Amino acid sequence: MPELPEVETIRAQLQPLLQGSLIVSAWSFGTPKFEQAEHAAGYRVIDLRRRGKYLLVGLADATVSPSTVASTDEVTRDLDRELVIHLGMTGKLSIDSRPGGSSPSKISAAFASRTRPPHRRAEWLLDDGRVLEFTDIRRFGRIAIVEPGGYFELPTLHALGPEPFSDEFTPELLRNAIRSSNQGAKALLMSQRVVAGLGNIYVDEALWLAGVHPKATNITRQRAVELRDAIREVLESGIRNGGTTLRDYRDASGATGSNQHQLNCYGQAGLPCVRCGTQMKKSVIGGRSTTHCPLCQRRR
DNA sequence: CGATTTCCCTGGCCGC
DNA sequence: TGCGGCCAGGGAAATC
Repeated sequence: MPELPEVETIRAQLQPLLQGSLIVSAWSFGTPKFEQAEHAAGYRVIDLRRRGKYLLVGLADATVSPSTVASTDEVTRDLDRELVIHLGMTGKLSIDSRPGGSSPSKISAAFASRTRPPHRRAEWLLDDGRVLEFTDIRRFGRIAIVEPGGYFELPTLHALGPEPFSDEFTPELLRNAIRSSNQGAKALLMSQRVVAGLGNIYVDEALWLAGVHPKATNITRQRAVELRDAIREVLESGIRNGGTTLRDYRDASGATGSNQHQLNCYGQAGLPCVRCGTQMKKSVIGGRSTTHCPLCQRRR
C-alpha cells in the first residue's frame, strides 16, 4: 500500500535514471485505467515530481534537446504533458536495463515482441533500450496523460490538499478542517483533501502519536500542533526507512523498506499499547480497518 | 452538497 | 489436497 513515503522513495530512485530519456514506444494492458500510458510515446522525460501519492512525470516534445533537461529544477515549465502514475495497492515500478538490441530498429522490434509477465500493466521503452515497467497485481493503480496541471480527470488529485511538509500545511488548517466536518479525523485525513499523501498505515500512526481519537470532530489548538508534527514525523520516518513493506511494497530496485519495524499502532490490535500497555482496539472507519489506543487516544 | 456505502481486483490465509 | 469464504484497501462511483 504505497503511501507518500513509498512513492517518494521510488521517485528519488527513478529521477536520475529517467531524467532526459526519450520514450520511444509504449505498451499498456489495454484497460481504461492503464491505456493512456501509450500516449507517453514520443516525449522526453523532463523531471519526476510527487504530489501526495501521485508520481508526476514531466514530459516535453521529443524535439526538446536533452541537454536542456539537466538544468531544469522542480519548477514546472516547458512541459507539454504530464504522465500521472498512481500505484494503488500493489503497483510497482522497475527498470529493465538489459540491452534490447544493437540498433534502434532492433530495440523497437524486441520491445514489440517482448513477453510480459501476468500482472504487467504498462511499459515504456527508452531510447537506450531500457524499459520502465509498471506491474500491478490488483489493478487499483492508475495511469493518465494530462495537460500539465490539468487534473480534472483525476478528482482526488484535482482537489488534493497541501503537501505535509509545506508551510501551507498548518495546525489551523488541520483544526478548522476537523471542526467543520462531521467525518472524524481519520476519514478526513484519508480523503487527501486536507493534507496529501496519508494512507491507512501512516494515518493510524500519526493519530496514535498525537493522541487523537480516529473519530474526533474537535481538537484543541495545542493538539492540532501535535497532530501536524506527528504527521510529519511518521512520514519522515517512513522516508528515512525506505518505506513500509508489509507484504507487497517494493522500491524501484525491488528492495523492501524497513519502516514496518517502526510501527506502533497499525496492525497492533489486541496487543498492548507500547506507550501505556492498554489493549489496542480495532474498528472500521470508511471501510478501512483502524487501530487505536482507547487510553492514549480518548475522545474529548 | 456532504457523508456513507459499494465496487473494483487478486493472492494469501483459514477452516473444513 | 482442494475449495469456499474472507480479508486487505485507494479512489471513483453510486447511493443515502
